[in-house]
Amino acid sequence: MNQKDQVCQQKLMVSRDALEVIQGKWRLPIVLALTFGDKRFGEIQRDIVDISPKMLSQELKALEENKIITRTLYDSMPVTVEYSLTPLGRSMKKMLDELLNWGYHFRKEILGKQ
Amino acid sequence: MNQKDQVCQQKLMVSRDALEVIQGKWRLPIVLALTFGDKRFGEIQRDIVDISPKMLSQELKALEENKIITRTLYDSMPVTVEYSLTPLGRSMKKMLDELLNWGYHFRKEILGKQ
DNA sequence: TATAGTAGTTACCCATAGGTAAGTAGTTAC
DNA sequence: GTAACTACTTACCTATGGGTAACTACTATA
Repeated sequence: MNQKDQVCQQKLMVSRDALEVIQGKWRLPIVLALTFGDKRFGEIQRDIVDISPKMLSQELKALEENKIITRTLYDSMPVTVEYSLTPLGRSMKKMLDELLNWGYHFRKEILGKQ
Repeated sequence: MNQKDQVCQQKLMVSRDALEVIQGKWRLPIVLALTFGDKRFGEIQRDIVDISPKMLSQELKALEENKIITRTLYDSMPVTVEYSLTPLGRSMKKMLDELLNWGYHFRKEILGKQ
C-alpha cells in the first residue's frame, strides 16, 4: 500500500468515527439549535418543529453520552432543564458552518431554492 | 418570531436539505475516496473494505442523481467504469475537511485513539 | 377540581437502511 | 471448458431509526 492509499485509509477511518456520532436525522439539527444559545427541552422542540419528544429525549441522551452537550437541572417551579454545548460541542461549529455553506450551495444549484 | 429565531429556522432548513444528501453510512466515505482521484467500482470497494457491492452500487446511483459524482463507461476489455466528482462534488471538500478535523479531535478527546 | 405548564417515558408499529449470498453477463487467459 | 476479471443485480432477511399516541409526575393557577 502506497502513502496515498494509507492517507485515504486513515481518513476513511476518521470519517467513520465522526459519522457514528452525528448520524441520523436529528443530531446535527439539535447541535445547530444549541449554537444559538442554551435551550430547554421545550425550546428545542419548538425550534425543530417536527421532532417528537421521544426522539428529542433519545438524541439528547446520545449527545450527552458523547460529551457534546451538557444537561443541567434547575430546581425552579416547575422544574426546568437546560441543555448547552460542551467545548467539544462548540468545536463542531466550523464543521457545521461548512455543512451549511455547502447546503446553501446545493439548494441553489440543484434544488433551485432561493 | 425575532431575527435570531429566523436565522435559526433558516439554518435548520438548510441543514435538513444537506443532510438528506449525505445521510447514511456510505455516502461521505465514497465521496471522500473519490477526492483522492477518479476510481473504478472495484477500486472503491477495495478502499472501503466492508461495503457490499449492493450498497456501493445503490449509493453511487444516489450520488449520481444528486449530481455529486459522474459515471463514465469505458469500452475497454473487460468493460471498466470510472466514477469521478462533479464540481458540486468537489465543492464538498471544505465540508469534508472540517468533518475530518473534527473527527480527529473527537477521536483524540473521547475515543482516546492516537 | 380541573387545566396547563414543566420534561419527559412507554408501548406499539412500520418503513427502510443495510447485510448476506448467490446469480448475471461479457471477455480473456489458462 | 473452466476459472478469473470486469461491474454489477436480485432475492431475502433483519435490525433499527423513526413515527404516533398515550401516559407519568410534579406544581401552579384559575
